[in-house]
Amino acid sequence: MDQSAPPQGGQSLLFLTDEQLRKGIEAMFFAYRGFTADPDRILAEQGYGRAHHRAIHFIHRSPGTTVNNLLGILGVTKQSLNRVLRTLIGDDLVRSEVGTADKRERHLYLTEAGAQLEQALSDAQRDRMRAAFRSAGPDAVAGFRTVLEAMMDNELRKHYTALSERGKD
Amino acid sequence: MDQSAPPQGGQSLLFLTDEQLRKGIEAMFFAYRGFTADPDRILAEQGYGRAHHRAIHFIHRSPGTTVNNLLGILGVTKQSLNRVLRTLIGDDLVRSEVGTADKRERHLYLTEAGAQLEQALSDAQRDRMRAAFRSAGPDAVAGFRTVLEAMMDNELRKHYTALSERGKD
DNA sequence: CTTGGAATGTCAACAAGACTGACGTATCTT
DNA sequence: AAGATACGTCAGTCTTGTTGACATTCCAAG
Repeated sequence: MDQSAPPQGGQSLLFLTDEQLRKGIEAMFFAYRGFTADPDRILAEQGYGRAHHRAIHFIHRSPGTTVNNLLGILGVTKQSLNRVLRTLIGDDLVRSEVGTADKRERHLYLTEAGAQLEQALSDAQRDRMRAAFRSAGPDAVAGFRTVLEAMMDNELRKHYTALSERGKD
Repeated sequence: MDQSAPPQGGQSLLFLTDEQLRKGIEAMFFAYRGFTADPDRILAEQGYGRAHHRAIHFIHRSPGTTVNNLLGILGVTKQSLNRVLRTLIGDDLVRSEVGTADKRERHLYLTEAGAQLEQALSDAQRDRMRAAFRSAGPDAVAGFRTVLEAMMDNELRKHYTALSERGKD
């Protein structure tokens, strides 16, 4: 499997050897640990976990989103998400409003305190990302995003691009 | 923070705006889900989890590695790793040998069956990585790795590069 | 209009996998 | 001989995922 003599098809495919792929796999593993390390520290101080961070992040991104919508993005069961939301609502970080059009839906918003925590988590995570981006340079960053997007499941890529299009860029 | 007019320092720093950083963050989140999705399916069939995959992966990478070394790479407690290793050894996927030089150490190896599972997991994960790499192209892949490496904790980067240097490339 | 199905969300119980803390054993090192 | 190191284990807790059961609400077919 891609282990034989380098096949040349106009351009070198050396970057597709098993060895290169393994490096990519391990890079993802180690980098993801770094990616979550800083927010994790802040969360631990407050008695929260990564699941809370994810909920807070996407509620911040899409204020007024429904539980169901969040479920699609996060890819967990509604029961799992509900536990997290319950504590966040109980701690007054998230506000849940019954839908006006459809009363079955709950629309989610960050409270003042929730927005504050989101800011702290986001700052920490962005600091590391910024340092990595800066040291790697714009071309590397473009490649980084291209590869990550190609690695996503189709279903998830839809969520990703939908969120991206809401941004200014 | 980086929200005002684009600061120009010789070259554009537009790739360091909060919006770009947020996209990078969300790309990491969604891509990591894809990254683990395929092996997760195989693991679930056999009653294993991601923790087993990680152990198997790094034992495969460094046959004869010790428990302590694995702890450093995986960044979990020995109790946590031990639970995983116990089941893997019990199911005859991993073999543990008392060290010859230092009899306190246990050297870990994959058995035939273990190597087979590793192959299946690795194939699944590489298939997706290969597809992503191929569609993104060599330059993007280089950037991908550069950014990921910059995102790692220093401690973890040591493990990463140590493993990489054992590869043929 | 009513009734039944689908959608949304909540509560309860359980499992995996991480953690801390304490302890025991064997072995190495000084 | 004493202390440090490597490993394993028991016990208990926490986060976060899972299923199953259930309440509420909406909508569409009769």
